[in-house]
Amino acid sequence: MSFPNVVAVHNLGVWEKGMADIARQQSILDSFPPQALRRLSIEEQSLANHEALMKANERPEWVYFPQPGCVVSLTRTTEVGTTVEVGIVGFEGVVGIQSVMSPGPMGSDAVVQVSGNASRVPLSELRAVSDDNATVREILQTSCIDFLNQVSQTAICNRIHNLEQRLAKWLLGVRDRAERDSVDLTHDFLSNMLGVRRAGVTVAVGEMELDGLVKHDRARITILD
Amino acid sequence: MSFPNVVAVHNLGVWEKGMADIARQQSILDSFPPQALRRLSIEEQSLANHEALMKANERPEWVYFPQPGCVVSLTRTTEVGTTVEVGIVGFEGVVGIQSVMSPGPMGSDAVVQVSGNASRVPLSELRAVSDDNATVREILQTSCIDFLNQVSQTAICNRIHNLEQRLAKWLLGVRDRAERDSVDLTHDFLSNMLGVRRAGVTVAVGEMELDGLVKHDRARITILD
DNA sequence: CTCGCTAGGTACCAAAGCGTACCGATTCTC
DNA sequence: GAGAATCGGTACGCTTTGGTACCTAGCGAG
Repeated sequence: MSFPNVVAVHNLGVWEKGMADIARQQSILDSFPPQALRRLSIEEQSLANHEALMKANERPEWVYFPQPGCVVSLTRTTEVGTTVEVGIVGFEGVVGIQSVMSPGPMGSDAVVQVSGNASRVPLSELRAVSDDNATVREILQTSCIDFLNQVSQTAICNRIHNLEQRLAKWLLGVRDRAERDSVDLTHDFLSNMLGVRRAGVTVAVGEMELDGLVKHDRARITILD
Repeated sequence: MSFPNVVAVHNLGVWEKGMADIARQQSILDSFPPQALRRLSIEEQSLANHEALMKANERPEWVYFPQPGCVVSLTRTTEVGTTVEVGIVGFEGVVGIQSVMSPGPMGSDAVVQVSGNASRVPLSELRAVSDDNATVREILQTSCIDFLNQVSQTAICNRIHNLEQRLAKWLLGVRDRAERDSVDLTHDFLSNMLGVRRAGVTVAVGEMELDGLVKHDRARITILD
């Protein structure tokens, strides 16, 4: 299971690999070998909207494997307090992979974007298993690089795409992982994720609505196309 | 040895961890245990300016450990042909770490930014050693996360910082790794790295020069402050 | 020395986005 | 049901940046 890319998106010039071709969408935890799973105290968690799972500059106690439908955002806060999203993680990834791979603190915050369930594993346990199970390690390392590629793409989009394009890309990324076309979020929240003004989001959503790409009610956006 | 961050930069609101506190600057290859080094066919290479070391969507044959003074840029090209830098690697990192960690192809191009020497190791060898030497693995994984954090920072800067701030950050990043205050590059080249117009770079450099932060001759910029 | 190429300085207009503000509409709370 | 809080629509002026273009200075080749 690899990270999103490719699949033409409207006429906006935004591309992202589709997840449509992925036969069965499940947490990567499910692809761990049984003997590895036995060594992990996996705990089911219900994650609420906007719940903070991890904080930048701290080391988390657990890492989370979102189940299909649950989406988590990784954000970074600047010196002046602005918060911007750098990447999102759904069932295809691991929230806290940074801490599994490296002994340092997290470089970003992790916030629940779309509520849902996740499996949670103590960080230390996963690190131990990753250390002596090559299969698990390969899966985690690959997941890490997939995320790195995602963040790289975000860096570029932030540079050369306009607001409407970035909004479209963001919505599709969430849609693929949330597995539904409606997401509950306010323009204000979106503006924080995209790092723009709230009013700018309102205008961009309005334009996309005129184009028939989305529709929206109060605090909800539905993707049509 | 950890990745750049923190250290106030002029009055531009740009921060980056300083490398000034790093006692001895050397390739991370030098921190590998001897028994690991013996298993690697390390080859010294002289890297020329603008040399392409790796291409996106391909799997490299070697990975490179730049020696102090040598700097490599990782860039990504968009669907419309625009090339933008997502991160830089110097003596503190590994060019091609993505391919060591994951079996997939590179997500970016690698281009020599400041010529110099680098040690080069066959990818397959390094993967093998990383697989059964925990120390090497830890070093590489940490280096990978450091790079991920760098790219995350790039994503944010691309969103909320203006051209002059991004230019300052870029110059400092290169300076730290190149270990000299003068770098040979044209405004045109810089504009590709930063993903802006060449004329925009000219103006930004001019303003920084007025502020006494840099000076420049033809195809060269010197950092003063 | 001259031609030609490359680097860089400058300018003008248009588009995108920001800061700010105001106000209406919906929802929540008591 | 009334007041408060939240959400979102809209507007205006300003800054940054992009697109484009033209011109000059330095450098190298013949």
